[in-house]
Amino acid sequence: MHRRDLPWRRRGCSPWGVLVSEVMLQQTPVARVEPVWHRWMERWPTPAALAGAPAGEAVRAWDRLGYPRRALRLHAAAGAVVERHGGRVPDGEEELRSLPGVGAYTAAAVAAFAFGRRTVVVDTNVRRVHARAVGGRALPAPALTAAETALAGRLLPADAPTAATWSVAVMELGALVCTARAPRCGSCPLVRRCAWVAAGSPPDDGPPRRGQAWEGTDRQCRGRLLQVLREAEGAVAGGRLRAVWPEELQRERCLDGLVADGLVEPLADGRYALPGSPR
DNA sequence: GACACGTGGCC
DNA sequence: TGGCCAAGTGT
Repeated sequence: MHRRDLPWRRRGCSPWGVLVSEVMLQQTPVARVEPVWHRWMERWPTPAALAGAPAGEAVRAWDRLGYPRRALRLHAAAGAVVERHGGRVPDGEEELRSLPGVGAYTAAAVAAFAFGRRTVVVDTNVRRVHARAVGGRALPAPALTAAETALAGRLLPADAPTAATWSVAVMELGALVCTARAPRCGSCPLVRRCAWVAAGSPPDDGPPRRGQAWEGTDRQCRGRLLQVLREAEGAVAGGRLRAVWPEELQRERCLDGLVADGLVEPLADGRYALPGSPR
C-alpha cells in the first residue's frame, strides 16, 4: 500500500487543520483541495482567526472548490468552536457533529484522525471497498445504510490508534486502488479475498445512476454569479451579474437563493457583495 | 428518502 | 466527447 503524504495527515497538523481538510474534501478531489488548504491555514491558522474574519472572505478564499456553502458553514463552525469550546476543536463525535457543516462522516473522521479516537469512519471509499471485498458487488447502494455502518464497525480494530490507521488505509485503498472506474485489482492486497473478484467482477446491478444535469441549471447560474462576486474587489453592480446570465427570471431566483443562503449581500444602493467584505 | 448543492478532470 | 465521479451535509 502507498500512503500519500498529505499535509493534513502529518503528525504536527492541528485538529483545526484536519477539520478544514475534511470539510474541503467533501465531494472534492484531493488535488484541488491541497493548494487551497495551504493558503487557508496560513491565513487562518486557528478557529479564532477565521471567526474574526468576515464570512465573505471565507467564501472568496474558498476559490473554486465548489459548494461554497461549505465555506460559510466552516466559518460558522469556527465561531461555534470559539463560543462553545474556548477556541479548541472538540474531540468528541457528538460535539463535532453539532458544528455547522459537520455530519456523521466528518465528525468521525476528525475524532479519529485528529485525536486518535476509535470511531467508525464511513465515506464513499470505505463503502465501495466493503461493497466489493465483502458484499461481492461492484458498487454500494446509492445511500448509506445502517448495515454498512454496522459492517464497518465490526471490521474496525479494537485498539483506538490502530483503528484510525485502519480507516485511513481503507480510504486510501478506495481512493487509489479500489476506484469506482477501472479498479487496479492487480495491485490490490485484497484480491485473493475479494468477494467481488471471486464472483468474476460482475457489473453493477443497482438502479442506473442519474447524472447531475448542469447546462442551464440553477447550480450553473449560481456558480457564475458567485464567481463574479469572488473575483471582484468589493461590491458589483447588477449589470455585471446580468452579463454572465442574461435569463432574468432564473438569474433573479438564483440571486435570491444566494442571498437567502447568506452567500451574497444585497446593498442599499442596489449593488451586491460577498457578506461582510470590504466595500 | 429524495433533492439541491459547484467544479473540473478523466477514460 | 461527454457522462461519470470526487474524503457529504442539510432540508
